Amino acid sequence: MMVGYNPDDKIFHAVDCIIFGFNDEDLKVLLIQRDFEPEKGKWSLMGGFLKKVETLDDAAIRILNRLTGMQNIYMEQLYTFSEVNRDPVERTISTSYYAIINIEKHNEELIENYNAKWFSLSEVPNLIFDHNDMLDKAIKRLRRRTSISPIGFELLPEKFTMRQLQKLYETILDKELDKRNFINKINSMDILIKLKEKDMTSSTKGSFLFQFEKAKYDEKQTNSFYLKL
Amino acid sequence: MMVGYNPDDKIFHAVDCIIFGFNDEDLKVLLIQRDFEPEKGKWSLMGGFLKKVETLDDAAIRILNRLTGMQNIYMEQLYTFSEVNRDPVERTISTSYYAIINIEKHNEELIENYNAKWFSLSEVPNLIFDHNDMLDKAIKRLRRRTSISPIGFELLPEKFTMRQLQKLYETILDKELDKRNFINKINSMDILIKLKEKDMTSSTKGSFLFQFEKAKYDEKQTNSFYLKL
DNA sequence: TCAAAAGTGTTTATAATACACCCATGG
DNA sequence: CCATGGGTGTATTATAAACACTTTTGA
Repeated sequence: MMVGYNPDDKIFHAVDCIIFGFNDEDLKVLLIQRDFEPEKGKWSLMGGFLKKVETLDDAAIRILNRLTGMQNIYMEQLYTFSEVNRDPVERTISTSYYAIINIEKHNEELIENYNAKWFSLSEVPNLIFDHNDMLDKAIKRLRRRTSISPIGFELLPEKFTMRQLQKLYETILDKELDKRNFINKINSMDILIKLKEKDMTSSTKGSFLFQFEKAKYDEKQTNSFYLKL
Repeated sequence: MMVGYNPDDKIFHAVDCIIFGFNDEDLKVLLIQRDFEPEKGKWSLMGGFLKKVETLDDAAIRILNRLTGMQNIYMEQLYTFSEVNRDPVERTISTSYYAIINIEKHNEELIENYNAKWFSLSEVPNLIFDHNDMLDKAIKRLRRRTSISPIGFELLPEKFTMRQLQKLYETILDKELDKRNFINKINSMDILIKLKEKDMTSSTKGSFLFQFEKAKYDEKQTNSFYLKL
């Protein structure tokens, strides 16, 4: 036996996913009602144990997929929670990931199987363990990310109007934005293609649809946006 | 046995510390040369196993203290690394933490016991496992933090000159800064007290010493500095 | 014809950057 | 008396914020 590798120190490792969704109205988070112990009947984040031969990223993807049926979703590791008694059954550390998905695109059936439900951020109930802390951290991170890089298009349909995009930003940042300033800012980023089609559902006049130019977007993603002084 | 808690999935969990130091000259990182297996003789970050009854934060503090003798150090959790074969001996996940300390203040003796050495960032050798990745991530995070909040005073003596502070920022950001703009910016933050003493070692004229007003600093720390749009 | 949402530019304020000279002192 | 690092302020530019009216068309 190698020095330091003491089998008594082996512990469980879980992954919990904060799944954000958006539906033209509200920023929501997907929670499941547990039909298993511990804390059966209570609400929690969707999670699972890390397998012996699996990375955390893979586990997060697996867990998200199991609940939503979705693939190729933007996910990001958030933080690892390690309070000794956070899980009352066995010592378990949990790494949280957050994802942002389009609420329309998930698999309804799977969600029902898991007793899952979308909650507006203002209506989130008490969650098990430290899941409320995880959610708080995820919201903060999402806001920061949104302010500094053009994340969030995952939350919109492929073609969208400027007002939808603005609404999304306003919802994430929890703050009203000026219509003209917003458009100027987005245009200056030069990541959208203006289509000739209009969406006629929201007004009599109709509003132009935009699409998202992936190549340019990816450029922006890799650059650093802050780093001033 | 509770569903999901499969003892086969239990694994080791380690903590690795990226310890930054500064000595008027250079930003450095403290590495140890391993006199134990695996990878004996190679350089690595200082690390250790998480104990069964201990949080990650506590483990990070314990590990830092063991190597430097220091306490009450600013540390921050960075990221959790989980490649399946990152540790060739046993499946081990590692959470990295970074600390910034004053190079003068550590315990020389302890450092010698661990075959530890300070390396300039440009001279860091190949490290074991994924420790170079950890270091890269830490450097990025440190730069970002430095740009947006007045971190880094931990790296200076209690009383310091403006030029020392500027040098520190220049070193961390790897970028030259304008003397006057720097002073204006720092003054606008209103977190320093100008002392009547001068430091006479660096020039014939001498330069005023400053001290750091903790209360105001803490205020700034908790505010969010970015979040634009 | 009017209600409801879309679209569009300019002005002002704030923040970041660029820039050059005099000062004090020990050797 | 001069070499060395210390100290200081203003003008310019870039970015962010504030702000109001006209257009379209289905009901």
